[in-house]
Amino acid sequence: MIETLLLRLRLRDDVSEEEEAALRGVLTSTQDYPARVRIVRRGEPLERSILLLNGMMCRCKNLRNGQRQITALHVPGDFLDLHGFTLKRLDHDVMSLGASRVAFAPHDRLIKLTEDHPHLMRLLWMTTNMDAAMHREWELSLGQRSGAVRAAHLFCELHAREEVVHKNIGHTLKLPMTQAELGECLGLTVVHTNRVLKELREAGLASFTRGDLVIHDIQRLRDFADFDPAYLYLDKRPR
Amino acid sequence: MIETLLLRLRLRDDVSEEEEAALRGVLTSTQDYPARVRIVRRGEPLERSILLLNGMMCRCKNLRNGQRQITALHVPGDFLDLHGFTLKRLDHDVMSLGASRVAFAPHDRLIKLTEDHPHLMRLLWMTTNMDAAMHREWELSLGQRSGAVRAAHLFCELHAREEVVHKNIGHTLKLPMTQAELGECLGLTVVHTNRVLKELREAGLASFTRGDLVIHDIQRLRDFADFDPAYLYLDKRPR
DNA sequence: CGCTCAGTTGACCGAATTCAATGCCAGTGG
DNA sequence: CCACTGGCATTGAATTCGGTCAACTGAGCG
Repeated sequence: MIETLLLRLRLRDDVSEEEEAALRGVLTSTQDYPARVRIVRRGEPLERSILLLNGMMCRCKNLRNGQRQITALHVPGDFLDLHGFTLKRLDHDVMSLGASRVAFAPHDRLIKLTEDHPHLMRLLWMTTNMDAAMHREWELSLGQRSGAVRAAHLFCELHAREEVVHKNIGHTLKLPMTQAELGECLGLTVVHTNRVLKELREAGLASFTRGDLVIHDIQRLRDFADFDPAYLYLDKRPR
Repeated sequence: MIETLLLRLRLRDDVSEEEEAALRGVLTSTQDYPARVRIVRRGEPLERSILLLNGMMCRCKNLRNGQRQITALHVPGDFLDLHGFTLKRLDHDVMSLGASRVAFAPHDRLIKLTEDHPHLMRLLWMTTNMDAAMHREWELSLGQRSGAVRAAHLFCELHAREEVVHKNIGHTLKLPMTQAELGECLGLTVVHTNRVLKELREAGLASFTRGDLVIHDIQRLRDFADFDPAYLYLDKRPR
């Protein structure tokens, strides 16, 4: 159930058997959600955090006029709103993109965890800091990269994040979202997102069709996007 | 020395005398830096984190072609690179904007703190999560707001962050940066930043000249920027 | 079959960039 | 005291990237 999370924590540091047991002990029930439902509403008081087990979710922020920005995408093994453990409410919504399964981590159990397992707590803290690192990379994309490069860069990011979990993912990725939603990640309108995807397709870099991303040439895509995975912190060190 | 940090932590939760003492005990020496020097280089291994006592600093990311994006601005009381405590290196540079003074928090002392003072640690964790919340708001700005609104929103943010520390800040703020650097925060070129500032000035909202920001009408500026300070988490709750 | 939703394309428009020139200091050295 | 310099701010003109509006296609479905 938490295998993906553990795998990803162990990429960055050792996790003892005891810590693993403690982490399992934090989780209570699981729940399934269909695609496109809001899981957490901005501002509502939180008493638990949510671990994504399966599927894909996003965090999004709204402008009063209805414009939306997706600020983060989440894959299995991500704690969707672990930052809510210390913040107690969120500044954004959390919604499912594809059908998803989650597990709940009540905050009182997490508090106990911080008291009994400081090292494990630092690792969880680290995961929220890695989320922030992705936010920063997205800021760089939104502020400085062109639409096409931005899209290519996002594809590289998702590929790299997937690759650490499933070594041989080949060249295809499931992205259960519409072009409109992809545009909300990239800060582009649907129309322009469509043109940018066409450009990447015709350049032989990547094709995105109905929730399936096919990467034709990952190396050329990375070159095109000027992609450096350092910000994903894939190295193992004592923390 | 850490009064500003304490004040801002106590805005969000109680901090006991004992925790205050522990926090003071974490800090070692202080150091002064002139304006415009790089304090931390991306990628370099970190063994301490840095608390900003005075002045202003920023975090910035570079593209290979020299384009830069400033991803965060820091005011006194901010831990510049507390995320480096768990990440062990940064994905960005940290540099001073104006002349600044900092204090150092060695990571081994912070580890001790996580073991002895879990509640205080959760508060420090919270501060890194508040940084991430600002990143998200900047993503929203960069992705969805127009140049002028983006600038106005940033001014509102800085005003609000300053206000919690100095209740009667009036209508003027020190921002020791050039228009070029402001543009790097906003994802705009110098030229367009200049035009946007002119627009805000002529609309009677705010004037930015040589490091001084004068806000003519904070309420109208907030309306113009559609500013909602919720993402700054200025409410007090047990965490 | 007709509905809706996602994707696609064209024509046009506007915000922001690029390129280039000019103005405005503050500092410095003759 | 003034000329010179360099960094920053300002403005204009031309250009481009991305947005807006609108029409059309095609797939899925009741």
